[in-house]
This record gives sequence, structure tokens and C-alpha cells, in this order.
Amino acid sequence: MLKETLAITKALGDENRLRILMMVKHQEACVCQITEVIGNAPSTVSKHLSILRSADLLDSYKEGRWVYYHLPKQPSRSVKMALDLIFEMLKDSEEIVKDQGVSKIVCGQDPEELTKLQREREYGER
Amino acid sequence: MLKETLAITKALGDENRLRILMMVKHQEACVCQITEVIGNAPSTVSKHLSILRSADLLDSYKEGRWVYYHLPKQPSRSVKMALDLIFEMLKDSEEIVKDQGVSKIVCGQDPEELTKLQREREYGER
DNA sequence: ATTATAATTCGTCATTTGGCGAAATGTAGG
DNA sequence: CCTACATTTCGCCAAATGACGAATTATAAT
Repeated sequence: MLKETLAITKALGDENRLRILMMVKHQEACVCQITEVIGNAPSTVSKHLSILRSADLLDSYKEGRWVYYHLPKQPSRSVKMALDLIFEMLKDSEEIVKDQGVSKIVCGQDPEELTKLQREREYGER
Repeated sequence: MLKETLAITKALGDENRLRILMMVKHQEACVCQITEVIGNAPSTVSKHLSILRSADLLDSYKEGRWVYYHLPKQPSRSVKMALDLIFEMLKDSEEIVKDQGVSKIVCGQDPEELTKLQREREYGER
């Protein structure tokens, strides 16, 4: 009980993980889309996602090469309260609202297209 | 907004700080009483308390040489939700229930008496 | 089968965090 | 004023955390 609680509160105690949760509040997203919005390396985003998933704050499924993350369909009472808390606290945050604007565009893109752009960009950077 | 939220979620992301919050849920306590229950050095407990206070999860007042900490009388919506969350999540936790039993006794003691015992104990330890 | 590639895992590094004891602060009582 | 002492602040250390790139895994396409 204490252990599960700490898993949740520690998971919520990082800016980028809060951004991820707020990003998938209204739409699921695959790792490449989340990476695009958050701006970390894919390995870093993946780590954040695994922390959120092991706290049961996110669920995921695989579709081809892509892994999609979304809010849990049947959250426990604690998880639901925790999510409601941060949704309430962050609903009008400037940074979050900005993210959500970007998310809307990025999540509207086909992952196929997005990853192509990401590869080209990475190529250009060296 | 994000900053305040992170102050709260980070403050909640530590076992001993959760124990402190659960300890003062039903009764205020002074630093020496909290130290007695948590088992950390006074300087460590003081740091935890300052983190909780700067996230507005606790309030304090001074009475003579003693400083008492208690839940905020007029918590903001966010703070109230955060406190309700952890009260709900931890209400049946074995460790927390045990703490609360000890707290009841310790907080019933006069700080004057308690600190006397603590001084004697410290003396004995060297 | 082989190749390309999205995601994860692993190894490493810099930063943050939680702990303590010593020193500083402020208050009560002689 | 001087002493005792509860709490806080400071300086330090060990452990945990967040970041990256390289290596690995798993899937799709040729």
C-alpha cells in the first residue's frame, strides 16, 4: 500500500512525466509522438513511460513497430484520484496548454510520416 | 502552476514525508514529537517539514521553544485534493496505521517530558 | 533471409536528494 | 546578561535520479 502509493507519487514528481500524462489525457500517443512533444531522447522517454506504466498511471499496446500509450481503461480508485489531481492542478498551466496544442498536431500525424521527419532531422544534425 | 504542482508532487514522493503527513492528519505535532515517530535526526525532520511547508501541505506556528506543524486550515483546492489523495491511498497501510498508534501516545506526551527523555537517550548512546 | 527501424535495455555521467553532525538562531528561565 | 535548549541552517557524503548514446530486441518490408 505504501509501496504502491510511493510508486504513484514518485512517478508524478517529474516535470516531463507530468507533461506526458497531460499529453495523453485526450488522445493516446505512440513513443515517437511523445518524444516529438517532450523533446527528450527516445531512450529517456521510454524510461519515463515505463515508470508511469509500472505505477499503473498508463497502459500500452503494440501495433506493428509502434507502441501506443494511453490512460488506463479501468483505473483503481487511487490511480483515478491521482490522475484527477494532476488534471485539475495542471489544466490551465501555460506550459501544458502549449504542449497540448503541439500534441494535437503531432498526434494527428501518421507515425510513419513523423518518424521519417525525425530520421531526416537527426541526419541533418551531424 | 506547473511549478506549484511539482512542489506538491515532489513533496509527496518521499516515504518519510508521507509518514509525517499521515501522522499530523488527526493531531498537530511539534518537531520533537515528529522526530520521535519518524526516527530521523532532528535536522533531517526539519528539512522534510520545510519541504512540506513550502508546498503548502503543512502550516506551522511557534509556541515558546517548540514549533508545531499541522494541516493547513484553508487549503487551496489543489492542496486539499492532494491531501485527500494520500489520506485515501494510505488509510489502511500497515506501516502508517502502526505510526498512528505510536503518534497517539507520543503526541499525548508533554514536549517538555519528551525532550527530556530524548536528551537522556542521546546521552546514553555515547 | 536480409535489411530497416521503433522501442527498450544497458552503461555511463552529472545532478539532485536524503541523511547526518556541527554550527547558528531564537526563546525561556535563572 | 548568561545559560540551556528546540529548531533550523550549513557543509558534507552516499545513494537515487534523469539524461544521453550504444547495443539489443522485435516487427515489417523487401
